[in-house]
Amino acid sequence: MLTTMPELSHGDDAVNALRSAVMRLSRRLKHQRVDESLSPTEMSVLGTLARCGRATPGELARKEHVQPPSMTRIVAMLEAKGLVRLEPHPDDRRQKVVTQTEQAEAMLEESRRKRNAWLAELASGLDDDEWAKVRAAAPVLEKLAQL
Amino acid sequence: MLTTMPELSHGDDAVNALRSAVMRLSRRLKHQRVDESLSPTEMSVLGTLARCGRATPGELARKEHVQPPSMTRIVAMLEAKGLVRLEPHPDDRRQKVVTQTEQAEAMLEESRRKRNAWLAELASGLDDDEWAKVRAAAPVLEKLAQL
DNA sequence: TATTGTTATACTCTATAACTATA
DNA sequence: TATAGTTATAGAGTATAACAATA
Repeated sequence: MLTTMPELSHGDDAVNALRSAVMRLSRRLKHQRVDESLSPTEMSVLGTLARCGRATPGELARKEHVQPPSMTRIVAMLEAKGLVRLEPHPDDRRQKVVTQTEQAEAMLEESRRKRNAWLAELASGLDDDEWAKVRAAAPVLEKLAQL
Repeated sequence: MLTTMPELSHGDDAVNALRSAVMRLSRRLKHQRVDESLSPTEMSVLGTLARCGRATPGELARKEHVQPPSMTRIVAMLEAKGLVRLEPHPDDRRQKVVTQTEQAEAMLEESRRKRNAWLAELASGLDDDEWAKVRAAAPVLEKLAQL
């Protein structure tokens, strides 16, 4: 499972900086909601559905690292807002299949524009080299979040 | 000097990947508490004090992007746990000065070890090149969180 | 008997509004 | 009058426990 020592040498400072930055950035992102009526996790679920196409509530709960009852609430909210559809699972009548609606796709597109405007403002505080580093790391951070 | 659409050309995909990764990583970090009795923000406040040495409640509220009443609660919690001290401000009798105790320093050191062990396990899923990108970006993310 | 999803309930964290004390 | 901090209260989001339906 755990390797010997080399992994720990990846850098204490970088690790601490990463943790601190992620926690604080996430707090700011929470405040910078593109759609006031949608929580960060609800947005994240829509993003996951946009990538995966479809998923069961249980799969979504595991992907988003929330407990099943929380995902029940979130999916119910999204359905009430017309952003997802719930259909019976073809093979297993216990499960359901969640898919996003066209309305959700349109909202995600609008969200993307607003987010970019906000980040463009932050970008003015970074130089090109710094932004290049962020761009290079972004896919890795995504992978890290999924591991 | 600048390209035509400087800010927005920083990359939609990278921006979306970053937001998604930050939100999901922060959720995982919340679960990976090194000290079960301390919330993420309480930990973050201790980290800030470790860097800054001392700060007033108002300064901490601004740095952590929470409202003053929330910081009042957080500081009171930390004081009750013996992790910070509150002293009167030398120049302004309205303000207070918050400093961390030796106990907090010891706890941060212990936390660092546990965090590294956890991240070492995650690290096994990344190659050296990927980790190099994370390390390069970490300080930039910290700056981003502070802007 | 194990698993998927739900309902009911409680807890944690944070915010807003109103208040006190000092500048 | 403005500012730093506090108190009281409410809201959002999540978790745990108990339950129903299906495998």
